[in-house]
Amino acid sequence: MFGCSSGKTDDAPETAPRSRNAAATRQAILDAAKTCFTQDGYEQVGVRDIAARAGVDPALVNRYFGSKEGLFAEAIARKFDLSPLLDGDRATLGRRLAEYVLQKKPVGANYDPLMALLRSSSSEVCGGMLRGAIQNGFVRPLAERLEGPDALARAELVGSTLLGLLVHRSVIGGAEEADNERIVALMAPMLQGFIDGTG
Amino acid sequence: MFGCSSGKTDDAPETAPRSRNAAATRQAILDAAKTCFTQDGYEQVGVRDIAARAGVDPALVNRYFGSKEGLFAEAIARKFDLSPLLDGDRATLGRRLAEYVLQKKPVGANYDPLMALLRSSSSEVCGGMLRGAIQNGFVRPLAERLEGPDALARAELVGSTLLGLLVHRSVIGGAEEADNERIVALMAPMLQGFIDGTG
Amino acid sequence: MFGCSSGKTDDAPETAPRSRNAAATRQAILDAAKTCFTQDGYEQVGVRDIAARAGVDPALVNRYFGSKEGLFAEAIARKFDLSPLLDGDRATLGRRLAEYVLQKKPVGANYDPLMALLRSSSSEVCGGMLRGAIQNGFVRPLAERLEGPDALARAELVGSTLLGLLVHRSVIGGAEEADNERIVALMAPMLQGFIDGTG
Amino acid sequence: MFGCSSGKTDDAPETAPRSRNAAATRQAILDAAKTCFTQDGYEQVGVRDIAARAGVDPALVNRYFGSKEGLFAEAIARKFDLSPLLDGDRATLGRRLAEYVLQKKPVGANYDPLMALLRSSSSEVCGGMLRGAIQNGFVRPLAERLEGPDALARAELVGSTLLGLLVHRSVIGGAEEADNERIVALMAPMLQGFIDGTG
DNA sequence: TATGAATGAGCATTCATTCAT
DNA sequence: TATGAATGAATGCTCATTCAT
Repeated sequence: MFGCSSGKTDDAPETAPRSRNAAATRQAILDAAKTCFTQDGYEQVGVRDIAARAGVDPALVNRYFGSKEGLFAEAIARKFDLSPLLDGDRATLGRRLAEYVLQKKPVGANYDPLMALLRSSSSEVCGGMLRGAIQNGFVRPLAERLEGPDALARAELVGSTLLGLLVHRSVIGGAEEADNERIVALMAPMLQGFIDGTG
Repeated sequence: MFGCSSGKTDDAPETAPRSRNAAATRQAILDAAKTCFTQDGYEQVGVRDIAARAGVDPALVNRYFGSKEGLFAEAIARKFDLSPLLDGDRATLGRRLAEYVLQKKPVGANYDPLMALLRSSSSEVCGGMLRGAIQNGFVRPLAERLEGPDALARAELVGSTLLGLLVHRSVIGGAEEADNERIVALMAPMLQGFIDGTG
Repeated sequence: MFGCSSGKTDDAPETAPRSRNAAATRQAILDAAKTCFTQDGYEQVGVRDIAARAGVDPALVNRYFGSKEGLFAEAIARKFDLSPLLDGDRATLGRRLAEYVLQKKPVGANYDPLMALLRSSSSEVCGGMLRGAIQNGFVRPLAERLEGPDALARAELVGSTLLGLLVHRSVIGGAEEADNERIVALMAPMLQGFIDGTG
Repeated sequence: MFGCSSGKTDDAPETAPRSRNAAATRQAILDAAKTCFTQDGYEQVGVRDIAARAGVDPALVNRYFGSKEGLFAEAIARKFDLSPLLDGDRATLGRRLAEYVLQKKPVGANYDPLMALLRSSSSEVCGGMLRGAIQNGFVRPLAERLEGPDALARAELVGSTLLGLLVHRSVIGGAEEADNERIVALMAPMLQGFIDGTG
């Protein structure tokens, strides 16, 4: 393995000397982990990669987080919470959500918890964390805000549709901005339909 | 690693003694690869697993396909084609597609190319293949059948929505059959809307 | 590693807040080391275990004793002295010795130097210490008390026989108390024979 | 870690080119394991040491024996059988046993299963194997040959006494040949006493 | 053509120890 | 004096792949 992702070896911050500072080291590992997991997913990232990106010794990862699994939980899964996104005008929520997953941040953006979770979905070890994170961090909070019948099922459909858009963005392709606009325009009413229960 | 997936070790076809028959060996590897990649995804499957399921020596995988990557390309990505699914009554295509990704049993007994692709999507090495496969095997054939403006974008939305449903099924949770019915009912009109261009 | 031995984590003395008291800290480490080495042997015990049991930082072990090896030497090997056991009625010494190694409870609550030495005997680093400790702390004092020819050889035989019993107790098996009585009865005359020179 | 034991790095056989021969490779690993485990015990020996001594790649150790533990079981524990030693004239068995453990073979002799077991006794992972090996490979066969009461207890005493002599030889010291003779002379009657039931 | 033995780089994790504070 | 952060080598083990037969 080399660096954290393809060729991205030297864009690591590594700015400050930050030595002998536990909190800073911990945070550096956490930041590196967020980036790496977002870009490559749980299985593809090695503890060594994360440590290298954080500029620390690989052993410190285990010292601070117990294991790679624990680090993933702390960096991504445990604090996964998209509910802030849900607050605000209910009538435009569909569009806001579509924009969120299609936002123009480059695919390899530093930290996108949804993307990290998705890219780690093939990992056996993250299975439970994943399910819990998405349910607790998105589906449930959304369902609580929905009115009408089948609130949970509709919330799950919103979630899965967004995951699909995410796959679209990350895998199917880097559409240009113009396309994004169009896609948002097409997608927003569908999502809004689920949200309003009129879908 | 243990066999290919949970307990499915001995239900491998292994039809004939098929020794010293290059074509049959090749096909056996291909079949085993389809099953394994579908069930566990690219990274989770070992060359040994595939070879064991095919009843051949692991070295033959490399002999015939150059590498694990080459095998994936040949077994899944290169011949990925969902266009048969698109033929038939256009008016009910949305529902048929929703049913396809939500059905409990995959289309072939052990082989679901869409699932295989999705489960392998976190692999760096399969990234390129994925894009091409889904574009050429689903999005483009669908777009050709669509009328009205934005045909390609609408086809992409159908594709990404289906991928989202697939993630829903495989990761977020094993909904019960009853739920599936409801989800199909909710999802079908949305997909049909994209298809008809009335979204 | 988990504490020092099976479940015994919290029965550590940890008598006083004892902070900033070099002598007390030193002694706490020493006590913890005796217990840990007795229970698990040199290799199985980590510096961290000892430090945790003593309630101090692992680095202090090195600070005070130079190394894990130095700590073992000071805690166990250098002050190994079983001569008190040898005082008393010579005629019943054989039985007393057999009882000593076969008793269920070690002589000190958590500290049995003979057991500590034995459990550490597989360690390359303790080899030399062991030889010296047993010779100087048991064999020689015993030989000085023996009369007749071959005093040293007879003392060595007593020593090695006791070590054998110890292995019996710790490795071969947990005999029940009843068995212990029988074994003491069988073993005592043999040892007494070596002691009296009538073997 | 360096080689297998102190300085013994280059006395590895490594004579034949023995490449691409599974049986020979397996045996080479087995032989190396016997030597290493005998000299240093289970915990002290690394898979890499054994592989280096056998002149093979470390991965082959796992290929052939599954794990280090499996290798120990196959090399030492599973075929531990001292019963051949027990056949022959019962009247001189005590002396033969004493001679066996005190035999003039150098301490680091290539393979001594009893010594290997003893040196591995501190390992948590070998605990069960050890107990079983000594019970099944020595104590039980001996007990079956004994007459009179307490046959099993007496056999166990013989076993533990021999283990004590082994510790004597390996730890307490390399006595000279003359000493050995004397020790055998002193020990033999004791052992014979247990054997005959007159102890 | 097919086999399976061998390879070597890779993995997460643990350790005693050292060094800056 | 004491702390605890950092270190780096070592651990058992797995992997896709290659090579000799």
